[in-house]
Amino acid sequence: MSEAHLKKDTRPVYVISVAATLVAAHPRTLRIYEDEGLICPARTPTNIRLYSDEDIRRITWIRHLTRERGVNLAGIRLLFELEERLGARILEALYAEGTRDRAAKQAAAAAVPTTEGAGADPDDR
Amino acid sequence: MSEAHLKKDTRPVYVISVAATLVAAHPRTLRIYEDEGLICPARTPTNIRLYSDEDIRRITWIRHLTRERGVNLAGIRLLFELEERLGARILEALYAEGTRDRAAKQAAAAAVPTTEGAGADPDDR
DNA sequence: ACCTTCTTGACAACACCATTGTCAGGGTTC
DNA sequence: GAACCCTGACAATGGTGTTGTCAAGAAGGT
Repeated sequence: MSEAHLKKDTRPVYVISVAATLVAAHPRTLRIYEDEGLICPARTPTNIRLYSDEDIRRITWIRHLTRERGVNLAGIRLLFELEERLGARILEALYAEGTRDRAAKQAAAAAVPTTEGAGADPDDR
Repeated sequence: MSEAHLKKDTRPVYVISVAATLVAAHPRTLRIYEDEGLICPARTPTNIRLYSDEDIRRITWIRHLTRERGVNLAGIRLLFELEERLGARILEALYAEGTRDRAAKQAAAAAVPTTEGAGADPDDR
């Protein structure tokens, strides 16, 4: 195993237009998430945003919670705060938990975020 | 010690107008919380809502999260869901947690719900 | 009996939020 | 030089939270 393997998910690679396409959102929306403190993408030395796979996963969670569950950004901020305080991925307890046979049905029916991209308008120009 | 001591907090005692006064909300609001599945007050044999002290505490949390933190009802539903799944009072981790000296300052400055009543319009007629 | 408070259901107003979209002026990358 | 990024602002649209009211009926206390 190579030593660059463990940090692969946190390596900043996507510019905002690519990231927006990956999560099926408007670039404007991603900037708003950042203004709200929900994400913190890396920057190039010349101030260009670069999103990592972990950023994408986080955004996918935000999208899922807002669109599928109707949670607003304040609620998501609190969720993330709780995850930090507790040092656990409490959100994953909602799906794929160990509640016997109900777990599989739950996870399948609830459209768990899987970082899949869709076709949308690419940019804000 | 009497045997009715342990369940005192869950004993239904307040009708909706009293409960609304206790949490400084409109009776209408409490019915909405119930429609949304956030609370489930007991009923008399003749269908009158009766709120326990634990119900009041729960509502006080809802009020705090919506007004002070801007969380919407969908977010609160998810929070309560998580508490059930994890079997822990994760919300209390936000305040009065054991993070050394910061705990006291946090708890004091954040207006922790304490079930205190204020003067408000009593009824919806 | 009377009057108050409770019930459900509906409708509405008001303010706020999430998301997308656009425009401007300027920097970066290829 | 064209296409993309930056910040900041403004706006439209649709949705939500809360309070408030109206109606018709049941329950409770004095």
